[in-house]
Amino acid sequence: MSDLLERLRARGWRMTSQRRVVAQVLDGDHTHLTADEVHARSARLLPEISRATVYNTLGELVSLGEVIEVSTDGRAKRYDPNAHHPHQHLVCASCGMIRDVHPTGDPLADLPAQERFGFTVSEAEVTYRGLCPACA
Amino acid sequence: MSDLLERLRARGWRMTSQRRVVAQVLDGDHTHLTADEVHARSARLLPEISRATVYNTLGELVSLGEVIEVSTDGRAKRYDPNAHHPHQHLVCASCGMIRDVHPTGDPLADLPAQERFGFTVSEAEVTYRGLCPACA
DNA sequence: TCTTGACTGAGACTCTGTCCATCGTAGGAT
DNA sequence: ATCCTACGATGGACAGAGTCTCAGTCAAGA
Repeated sequence: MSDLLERLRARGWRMTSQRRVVAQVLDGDHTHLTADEVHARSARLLPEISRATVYNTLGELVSLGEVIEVSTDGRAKRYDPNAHHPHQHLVCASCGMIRDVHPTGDPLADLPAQERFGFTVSEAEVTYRGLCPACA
Repeated sequence: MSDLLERLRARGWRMTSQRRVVAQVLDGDHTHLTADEVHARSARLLPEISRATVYNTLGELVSLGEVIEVSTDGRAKRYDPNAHHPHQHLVCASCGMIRDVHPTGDPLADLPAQERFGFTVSEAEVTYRGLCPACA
């Protein structure tokens, strides 16, 4: 993640203080922040940063593949900086907490051709739901 | 689905024209409508039906277990009336279309105990993503 | 240093969903 | 068949998340 700024620069993107701050916030915390939380934390470092800029930057990071967008509950999307290690998510149905998990097996292999209906299937996302120790 | 009205009545629920219309809309179409689409289609049959009523009724159907709420993209929730047959979803990354699919294997079995972090895991939801024939 | 166009800020706007006070009516009671 | 009343419907206000617009700014190449 620390060389993210280099990768952005290599793509011809301008290196602004706002982008640096957003990258720093994501880099320092792996708790799947919402866009609004990213904005709040960024604003501590750079008070005048705007919501639009945070949304733009997050969108850029997602399309660059540096960050994964997770929407587990139909509410706010969350941003997962752990994009370089494939993993799935375990979500607490009560408090919404998310943990990264690494199941065995490949769900893509479980979808036979006749169940693909002509789709070009590229990805399988597994969300485990349950209660975390604190909520159980 | 056609005896949904009977099941609702058995629970002591009032049978209103609005509820009948919402059930009819869901019954007639298995394309995973959004709440707003359900409202639009209901309004064709019963022009004065309100958004709040559609949301309320959908919520009731979900808690009754007649309909499954699916949020695949962090935007609008979609409502899947095929609640009585366990299945997963295949989503087109371009147009958002959803198909029900029936993969082999059990993703819950793929999550070893040491990857559960004390959670009581009750459910695994798999979302396959790709491009549908029309968008490929 | 100058120039330029990509980036930012501010806020209005859209979309999705919820809440609330008030009105209407389904269905049991008579 | 008619009446009652609690449950459900209405519609408008509200809230949260995200997008868009456009004027102004500034990073980085010339």
